[in-house]
Amino acid sequence: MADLGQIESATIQTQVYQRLREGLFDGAFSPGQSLTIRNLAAGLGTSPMPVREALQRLVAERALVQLPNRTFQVTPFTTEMFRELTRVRMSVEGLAAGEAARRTRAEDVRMLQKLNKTMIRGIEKNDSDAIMKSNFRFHFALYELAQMPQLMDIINGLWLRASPYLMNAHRNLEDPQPFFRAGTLFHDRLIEACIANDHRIAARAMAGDIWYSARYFRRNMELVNTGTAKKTKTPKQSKSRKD
Amino acid sequence: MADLGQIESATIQTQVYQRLREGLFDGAFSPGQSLTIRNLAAGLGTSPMPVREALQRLVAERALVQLPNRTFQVTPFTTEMFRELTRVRMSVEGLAAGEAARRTRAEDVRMLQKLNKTMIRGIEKNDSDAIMKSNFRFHFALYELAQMPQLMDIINGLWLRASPYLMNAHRNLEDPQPFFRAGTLFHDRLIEACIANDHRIAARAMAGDIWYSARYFRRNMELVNTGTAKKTKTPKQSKSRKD
DNA sequence: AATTGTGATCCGTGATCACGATTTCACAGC
DNA sequence: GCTGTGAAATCGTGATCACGGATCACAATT
Repeated sequence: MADLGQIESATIQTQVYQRLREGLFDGAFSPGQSLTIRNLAAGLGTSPMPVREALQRLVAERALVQLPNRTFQVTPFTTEMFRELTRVRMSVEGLAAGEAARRTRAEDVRMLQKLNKTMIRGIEKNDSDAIMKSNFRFHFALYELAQMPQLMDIINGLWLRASPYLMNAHRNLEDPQPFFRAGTLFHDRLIEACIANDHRIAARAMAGDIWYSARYFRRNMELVNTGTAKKTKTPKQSKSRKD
Repeated sequence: MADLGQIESATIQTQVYQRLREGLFDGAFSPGQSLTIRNLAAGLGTSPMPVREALQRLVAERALVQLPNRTFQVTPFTTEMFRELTRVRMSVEGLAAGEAARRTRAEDVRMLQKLNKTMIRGIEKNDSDAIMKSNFRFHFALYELAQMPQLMDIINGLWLRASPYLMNAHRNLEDPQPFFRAGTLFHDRLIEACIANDHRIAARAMAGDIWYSARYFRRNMELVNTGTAKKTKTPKQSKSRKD
């Protein structure tokens, strides 16, 4: 029997989920922004049903939250949450980097070097979106080497939660170049650790990368939670506070 | 304004989710067991809709999987998966234990000691279910001390995935006493580390606890995947293989 | 006797509708 | 000018139904 490849029929629900996920990763939504089923369904040209399920899936992944009012919104960002997230990322992604370093082969090193070069080129062109995308690619290519799908899953969730904040914060940086350049230096150390197959150094370098970028943002936390609405009608952030 | 607590109106969907989650934690389902929306809905006395959403939420948490046939089943257990899970747990729960040790106060120590004593009492009575439940309580009471909700979330997911396997495996042990007793010894070391507020020792003891129990089960992996059906009609595992 | 085609049955998906709760806004009362 | 009331709009939830795909049993065929 000839191998014709697989037929894949993506459900609408999955497609909606993917789109929303991309939007979160790309910073198309801001932390705290509220989403409604009907508006999204209208915008995507489907019935509310698949949208409903996609939103609930994102809630399960903690990318969205559902208030007691049962409204959906992008998980708001708080300072404490960011500190904890950083802490967890240093540990979890450090583990992934260490395991990746153990398994790195020559061709993997070349790939990582190429990805880091792409990031440097983005810095020279001062294209923030391209930089962040290549940074993303570098990290996940590295984690992929660890061949730990469950760990990968956790990391995916961590990035998904952090992205709406980070993406919007980066856009508000006036001079992001030194910040990003420091990232590429950590990446160089990571690559060296992979060449030496030294998991301890790799884990330490990864933790350093995360720590450095976190320290930077902890000082500029107010950069965030600015733009609110984008796809649904403006929630028009009320100043009154529940009590 | 006095704090009167919250009014909570649980949706049916949430109730279904909770019930299924408890069932997974208690080992009421076996890895690989398949679940259907309509059967569960009939059993719970609701319409298929809330069940559908509860199942999809569990899929998002990787407690269930959805095959290309779009059938739901409890995430099957494989040896590689178990090894990776153990690895991740040692790191993540080690971090939680370390942070908990940093924050432990005198009253917390008393609580942990009491929980461990409850577990020892269960061992003396040879009540496996009670032992596992008190082991669960001890671990999560400790993690709670770390005050890291996101880390807690990850750990919850890890336990949720491991429970269907572990619960059913434990029930098939002929002489579980020495196994469980070793666990209480690690717990003693954890408590000592908490008294000393030594996060390094705590993390190491937690990793040891996980590693020891994992080593035990890696040798008896065949204990698992025995009972298949329980709530839905028997899937009647076909021997024919797709090609 | 082994295999293939066929029909019945079951399952997940998605659309539609009804219901209850919440929010919003305008207007009347203090 | 502020508060409270009430109507209208909007939202999430859950029930029901139709549809396509998958599975299984049985019968016809090779």
